[in-house]
Amino acid sequence: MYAISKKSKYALRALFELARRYHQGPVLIAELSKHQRIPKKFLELILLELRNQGMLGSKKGKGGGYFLARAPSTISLGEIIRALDGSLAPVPCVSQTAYRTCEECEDEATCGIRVVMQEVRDTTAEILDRENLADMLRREERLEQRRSKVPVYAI
Amino acid sequence: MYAISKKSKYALRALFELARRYHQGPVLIAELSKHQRIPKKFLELILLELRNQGMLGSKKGKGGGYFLARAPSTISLGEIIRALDGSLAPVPCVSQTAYRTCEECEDEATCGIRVVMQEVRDTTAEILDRENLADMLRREERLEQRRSKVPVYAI
DNA sequence: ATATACTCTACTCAATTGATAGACTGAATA
DNA sequence: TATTCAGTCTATCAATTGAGTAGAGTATAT
Repeated sequence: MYAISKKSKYALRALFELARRYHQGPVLIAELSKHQRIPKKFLELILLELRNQGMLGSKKGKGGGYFLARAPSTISLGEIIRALDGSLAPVPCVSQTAYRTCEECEDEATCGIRVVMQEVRDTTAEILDRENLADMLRREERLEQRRSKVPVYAI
Repeated sequence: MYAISKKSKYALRALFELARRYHQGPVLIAELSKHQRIPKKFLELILLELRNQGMLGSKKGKGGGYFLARAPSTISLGEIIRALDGSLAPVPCVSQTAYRTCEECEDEATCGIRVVMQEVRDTTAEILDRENLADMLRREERLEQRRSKVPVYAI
């Protein structure tokens, strides 16, 4: 159907790292770029955008870098994706944050597509707004533990 | 986040009409184009694609046109969208029909994004695969009836 | 034979996405 | 206060995708 943009995916990875290092003070773009394998210049734009929206803080000069402006548990995946891609909705006419009428649509009130897509949007938003950065860290830790317990027979 | 393409949206509308007229024999592209306000040449491509995938049948020459190859109740919205847009998944690594590894991803097994996006994909697919053309006709009828009962005070 | 109506390939055009370049600004510190 | 560090910002670019158009070709009914 569609996909979240690389921008959002990059942002999620970068913010995971910022969440993991929440108590370490500012983190360099260069480090995030290297660890998460994100083109540095592109990452700059992404972080800047999130900073200008208030989700991140930054500090210039030596000892500077980026950091989460709020606690990891208060930043949801939905908020991050919306911040960069604008909306979670599969069609603009069911978006909460970026509503636009579908120009080909004669009458929204009787549009069956709309009703179904509304349901898709709602369940999607429910999932993505429920999951926050702190959850994700825990989740990834669990996955890594489980993984390391699985015996690997291949050489 | 993303949106279904106009192609899919046009297809849904056109197929709704084909479902509504399921027992009337072939329907002209020109009629579908006019009724659903879809650019004719663009609609040709869409219907052709769906025909080549076996969802539609067609007949050339006088008395020709397009028709559903199967009963409306056996064609789901998910199938239509997948046929044209390729996938319902928000990231390629959780797509059932168009799986592709995310090149920036180091390890799928421990990727938290993947787990959450899998859930998004599953609930989306559950909704769209459950809804079929016959359901949609009933749904739109209900909506129209409800609408016509609402008193309209505007002139 | 002719008109009808789908079939198919090839374009075109605009918008979006992903990415890069380089000058600029503010902070730290030697 | 000069230097270095590191984020800020604007501009630009290339590639891809999405939407739409053109026109010749083919099958069918009458």
